[in-house]
Amino acid sequence: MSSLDKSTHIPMYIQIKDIILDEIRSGKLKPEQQILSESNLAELYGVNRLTARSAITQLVNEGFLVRIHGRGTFVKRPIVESSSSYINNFLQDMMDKGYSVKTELLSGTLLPAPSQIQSELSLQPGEHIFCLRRRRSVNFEYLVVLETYLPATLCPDLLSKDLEGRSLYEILRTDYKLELDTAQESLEARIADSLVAGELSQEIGAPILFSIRRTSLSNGSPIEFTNSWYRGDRYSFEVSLKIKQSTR
Amino acid sequence: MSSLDKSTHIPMYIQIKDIILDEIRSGKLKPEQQILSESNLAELYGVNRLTARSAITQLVNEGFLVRIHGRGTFVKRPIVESSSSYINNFLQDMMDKGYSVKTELLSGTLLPAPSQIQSELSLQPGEHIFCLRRRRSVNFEYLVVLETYLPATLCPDLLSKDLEGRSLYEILRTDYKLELDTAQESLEARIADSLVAGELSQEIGAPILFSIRRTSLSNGSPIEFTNSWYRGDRYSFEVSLKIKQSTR
DNA sequence: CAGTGGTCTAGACCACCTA
DNA sequence: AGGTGGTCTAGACCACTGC
Repeated sequence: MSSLDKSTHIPMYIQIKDIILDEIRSGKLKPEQQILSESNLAELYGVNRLTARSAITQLVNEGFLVRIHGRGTFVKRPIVESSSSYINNFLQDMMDKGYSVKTELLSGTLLPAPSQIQSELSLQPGEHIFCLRRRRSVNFEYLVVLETYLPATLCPDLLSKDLEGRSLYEILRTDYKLELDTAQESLEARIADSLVAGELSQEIGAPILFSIRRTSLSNGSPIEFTNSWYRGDRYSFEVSLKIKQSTR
Repeated sequence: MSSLDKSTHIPMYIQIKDIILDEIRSGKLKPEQQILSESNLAELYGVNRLTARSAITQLVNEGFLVRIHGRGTFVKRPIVESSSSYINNFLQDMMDKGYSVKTELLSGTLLPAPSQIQSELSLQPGEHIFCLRRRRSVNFEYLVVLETYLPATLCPDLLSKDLEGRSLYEILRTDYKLELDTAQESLEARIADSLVAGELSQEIGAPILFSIRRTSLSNGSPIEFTNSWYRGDRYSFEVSLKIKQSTR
């Protein structure tokens, strides 16, 4: 029984990976259960062992399977949402959960980069940047104020885009072909000052989760830099971490 | 010139990976620079192209290289510390930076698991847990209070270990052969209440970064659960994230 | 001992990019 | 057209685990 489609251009190891993933998600393969061996899998789908092996390797890297040398390959017990430190699309996530989400553009300006931003984004002296201040509400409550800096050369006419209706990342990807890849985020606890308290309709002294996010393209060049102030009582940040092993 | 050691049992692709990594770290290979092609690398070290390719694959997964189909493989511009969402060993990191670090055991108790902890750690009814309350100081200032829960069956006699002198993760790995693998951490901003304020020598109302961390073994079974209260003005949490692509 | 995953070879064809 | 990475095959030997 080879349910692989050799006519399409989807690689066979991806097709096998997707089949196994479906079996995990549907519950046909249960946590802790051993899956077919690499050789059996190869035989079943009529491919080379290495091809079956790459399918498994993908699923191991994504945290769905565990290999144990000499024993076999097993379905990993799921953790939370089995996501593995991916940035979640905020709007999508919230809307998926059935919340109403609104983004307001408080201000959008084009200005010469101040020196701190200039070095953060590896800009030439005199280069211009966009500074966007946005506010997001979920279920008609203010949740977060975002202050974003972007190099103007990479996204000309940004201010003419629908910044309230579309996700910024989606605009960058679709309209400017900018493939965002990785981000560094730093988080700390702060107390609301009068500016932030006003913007989030909070008391001065309320807990605020303050975040700085630096995003890069796949070649590593910085593309965006965002400061965020989240209401501490309405937002928590979730992250998956891999424990660092003493490398050999 | 094949500087590979075929006598050792270290796989060749790991040796090649380490050579390339050294060249990146030493600056012999600079950011944005193209590295040798897979075929050239294979020829240089006298191995098959697939072997050279696995070395590269590792470095791509760890974020040091970028492959571009049809163009070549390039050194990625480094981000912060080029770590890729690994848990850093807190004590080691701080001591590496030259800070004095002290851990105090405020209390260590063995008790039947309350129902919330029981479900967090997937325990049988009636199973016992250790509860450790620890306080860490850096440069003679209180930084964080940690409240950790562990299944007693997995680490008997834990309370007799040197919990103030050794890292908990190191004890679990060395003395109990527990290989921690992944963690889920959630972070939020809070305000110090009187208990936490007292333990951290802060004012009531001071900003606190509150964290819940759930750690699992490589097969996914939960092993540890820790609540932490960090001084907001002295601690920020850094994380690397991968942007989620619209999968095909 | 048989079965598993871990590594490696020598080929092959393809898709993509630059020229 | 020539070089690059992306996929795949049919073998092979090894190291580890369990019985």
